[in-house]
Amino acid sequence: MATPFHNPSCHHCKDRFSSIFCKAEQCNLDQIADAKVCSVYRKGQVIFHEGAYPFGVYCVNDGKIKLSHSGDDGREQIIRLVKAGDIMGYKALLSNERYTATATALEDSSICFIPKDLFLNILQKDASLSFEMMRILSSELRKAELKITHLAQKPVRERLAETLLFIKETYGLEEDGHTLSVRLSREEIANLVGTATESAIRLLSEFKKDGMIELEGKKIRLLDMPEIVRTANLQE
Amino acid sequence: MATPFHNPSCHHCKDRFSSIFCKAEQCNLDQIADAKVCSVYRKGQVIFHEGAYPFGVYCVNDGKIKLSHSGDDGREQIIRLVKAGDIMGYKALLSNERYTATATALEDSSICFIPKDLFLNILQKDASLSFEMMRILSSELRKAELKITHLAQKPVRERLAETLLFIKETYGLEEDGHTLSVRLSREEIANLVGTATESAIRLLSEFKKDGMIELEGKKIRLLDMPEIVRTANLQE
DNA sequence: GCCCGTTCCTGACAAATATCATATTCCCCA
DNA sequence: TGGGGAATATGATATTTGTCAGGAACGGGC
Repeated sequence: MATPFHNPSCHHCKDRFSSIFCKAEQCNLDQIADAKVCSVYRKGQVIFHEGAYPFGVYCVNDGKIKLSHSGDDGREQIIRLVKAGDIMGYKALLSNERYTATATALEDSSICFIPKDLFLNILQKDASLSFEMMRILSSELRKAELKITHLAQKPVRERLAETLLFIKETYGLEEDGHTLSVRLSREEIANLVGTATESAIRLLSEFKKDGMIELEGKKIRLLDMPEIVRTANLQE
Repeated sequence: MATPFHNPSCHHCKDRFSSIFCKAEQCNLDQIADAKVCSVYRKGQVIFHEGAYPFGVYCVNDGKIKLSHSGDDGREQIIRLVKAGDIMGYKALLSNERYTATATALEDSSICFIPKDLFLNILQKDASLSFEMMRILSSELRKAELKITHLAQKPVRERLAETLLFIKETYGLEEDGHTLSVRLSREEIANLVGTATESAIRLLSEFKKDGMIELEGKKIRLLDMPEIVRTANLQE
């Protein structure tokens, strides 16, 4: 499946200042650098499966990953978009349960794996790391609760606009300053918004007709940011 | 507003074995017991407001509290139901932001307040407490993500049944073994489900007609649990 | 380059849900 | 113990959103 390769050093990782591990003490970082295994996953490959038992946490060295629930009727709900420097799989590890989401690479990605015991061990010893962990969890929880409110109260149109902004915040734009730098299928966008694929397609067409965005295959260019923000109707 | 009264001792708190603080080291528990202030809030009183800055965490000694977002159009979305032994307000404290939810007493409640500095301080020193904190956060996050999926994918009918089960899990039943031991308005139930009040009322009537529940004012009796579970259509 | 399966798109329709209107009941308290 | 405001209930209707169907465009592999 995944292809292991020569481990990139944590000390030179381009995300060492933004990832959670920037808070870890040096000696602990050394231990992690020694023990971790880095692998390359191709676009579409699954990193871990909903229902499986976790054996460690994953830290994204490079790439983009989606975390998704598979709903009762098989429809997927995308829960989180993961980028370089982010960790994933920590929730299952901390609550000592099975994965509740499946992680799938949105593009070719290199991902480091840190064994469970080591991670938990360091978490016990390193107060500032564990504090950072709590900060991340709190912030994810805050975002999730906001999403619940919006899902319950906002129409699809607003949620789609909000989702476009969210994708931009997460993965940023290409050099042209307009194009979202990730390629998602219409279905994936719908599963992020929480609506039917056809609805997402229809509304994207409307956004395009209104001049807010430009579509070219899976490329989405945000042309009229103020209007997108207005459409998202965010007050908070 | 709230009425302070003679502090109940943490060491005799009826929830000392189930609350997060059961994991705290004894010396830290002593410190908390010394510093905390316990107050009584009447039904309907607000413990803290969305948008305010947190000065500590609250630990519920006795009572029932709802945590809710106020959506853009003013409609409330209930995010969590809090019971004795639970803590609240930790998210804002840990991520160092303002409260994103308002806490309102659902019935007369006695609630202890633990000052920010002390709590954060102890969290730094007490690895098992902070691990427990992470466990709680992870579990809340898991629940929130499941709720997102259900909001996006399940019809109101199923979500209402699920909500009834959730209320039962949280607050339990009265001695008769059937009546939910919390009184919520129809509007509050709707705001928990994430639907219009009228829809919630209508569906509750249907559930009653189908013999699943019995309604008597704000009392809700769960008569046919298997059928409620079936209606909730939970697979996970 | 061409084929075939997949994704994308659009229209028509159906279903779910919200909204509005209006009784009716409850319950607080003067 | 009534009276009044709020909560509950229910019907009618509008709106939103999902579902189904069919065609167009795309893209990867040979």
